[in-house]
Amino acid sequence: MEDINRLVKQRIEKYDAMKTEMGVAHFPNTYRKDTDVSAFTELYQAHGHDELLEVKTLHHMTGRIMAMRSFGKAAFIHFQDATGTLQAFFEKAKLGDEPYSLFKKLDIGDIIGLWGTPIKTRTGELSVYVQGFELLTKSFRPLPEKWHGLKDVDTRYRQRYVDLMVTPEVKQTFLLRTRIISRLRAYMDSHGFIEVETPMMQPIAGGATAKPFLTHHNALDMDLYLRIAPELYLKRLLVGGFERVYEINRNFRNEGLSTRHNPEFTMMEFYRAYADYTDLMRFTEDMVSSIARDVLGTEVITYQGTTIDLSTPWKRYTLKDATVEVGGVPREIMENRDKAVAFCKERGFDVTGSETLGELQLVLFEQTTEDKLTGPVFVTSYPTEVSPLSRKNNEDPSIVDRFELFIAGREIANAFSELNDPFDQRERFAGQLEKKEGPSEMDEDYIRALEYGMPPAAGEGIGIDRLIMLLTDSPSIRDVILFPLLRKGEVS
RNA sequence: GAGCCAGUAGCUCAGCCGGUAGAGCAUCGGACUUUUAAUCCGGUGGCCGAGGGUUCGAACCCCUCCUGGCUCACCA
Repeated sequence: MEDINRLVKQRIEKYDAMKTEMGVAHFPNTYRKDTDVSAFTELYQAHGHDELLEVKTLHHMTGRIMAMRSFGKAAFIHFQDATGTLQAFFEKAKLGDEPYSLFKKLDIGDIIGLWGTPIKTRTGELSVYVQGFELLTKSFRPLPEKWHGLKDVDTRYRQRYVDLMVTPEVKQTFLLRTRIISRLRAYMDSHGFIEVETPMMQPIAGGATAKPFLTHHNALDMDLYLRIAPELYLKRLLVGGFERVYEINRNFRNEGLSTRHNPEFTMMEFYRAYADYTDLMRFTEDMVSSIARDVLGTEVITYQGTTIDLSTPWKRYTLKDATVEVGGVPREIMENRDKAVAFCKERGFDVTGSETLGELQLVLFEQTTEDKLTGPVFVTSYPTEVSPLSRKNNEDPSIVDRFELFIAGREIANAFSELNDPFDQRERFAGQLEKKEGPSEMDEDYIRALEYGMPPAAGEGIGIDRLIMLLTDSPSIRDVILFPLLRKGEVS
């Protein structure tokens, strides 16, 4: 506490005085509660004033003082535990002179243990009629104002603990996050998938095209990358004989930050043998809509003012059709390389002119169509050149058996029938190396694994943070990550 | 990485055309035994993000930097 201001100093002095003059214990850890706020509320909410007068059960509770309204010889406080907020009534006549004067010295933010019986106040608010209390943890820093709360975004992210204390919606969002992920796991488990963990530190950062973070292992004197995707390891597990695997964990990408990008983000990847990408479309729509139903109680959600209906089945478009019908790009431009180049340059899209038709189609789709896909919509038939790990389509080898899922104009999932031909895979890796896209080294071991034989399979990655943004109506990815990455900065 | 916007008391915010810093809440003291942003009376509290410049004089104008937000780029 270098920046001790007068409010902090005041509280330190007050605490010292309480310990020396009033016999208050120093950060005690012996108090035990027997009732949570939510349990207390459930137990007594429905009962009337007179009924509660008959209740003699003493409830031991804990919480942080969030508000105090004090009169001469009585006072009300609101205190908060993990399950909710409750009012408590302190009375000098009940507590005695000394305990009451100790109570008067408590501050907003202090954590106390208290015991008492239920009462309904004159205004009908369920409260604890306090018989006794104990200061458990002194709070030395003042909490933000009760009415406006904590608004400063910088402080909210840097001092999330304060944000969580005083902003109920934030707490709610993160509780929802936990519930969504827990439902997701339950869904996967009940469909025969096993959860696995694969390396976060990888000698070759494969499975996606993104800049990796570099780190170093001293004892082995070996450079390692933080993974950008678990994909190649999960598929090795299909080779090994697991037929349904998934992993929910962090990926790290050394790219820019935005409302949709945090350098470390959570992704679920799963792989299913003897299935193709069309199976995964059905699987995905059922999974997401059922999680929405379980967690939010509805399949119709509102994201930033837009209503989105998640009920199945979801619309499907080829990339070309979507770009023509939703993006308004003339079909002949999507089908002719030279026209596409001219069109892109005219619109100021970032192209060099040496791109293939497939690469241009992706540019056109991303520039004109993506953010218009309120969805949910599956976009299929991606060009082969932009999909190095996907299986080629049987009828048309220029496209792959792949889809991306768009909701609210954002990519939520990416899935494809897996490429399991080791010779084709080697060629695609070689092509990437030549263009200096993706890893700087061929993952020979992955190709060797394919040479042993990987069953036909489909795999998918779902951006968990983005899914949670959607289901919690959060505008920024930082609102669904407890401690988003920020520059080193002084905390006020 | 680029552009735009913001940073004033613990918190939320005012502060006009450059004239020496304000409110509410919190805090401290006093009154008050059923309040709900309790009320009433009185007080304390500021490196105006940091550094430089212009000026008789800067929270305000100019420059640099720091931090954050939004948009764009790379990416999911």
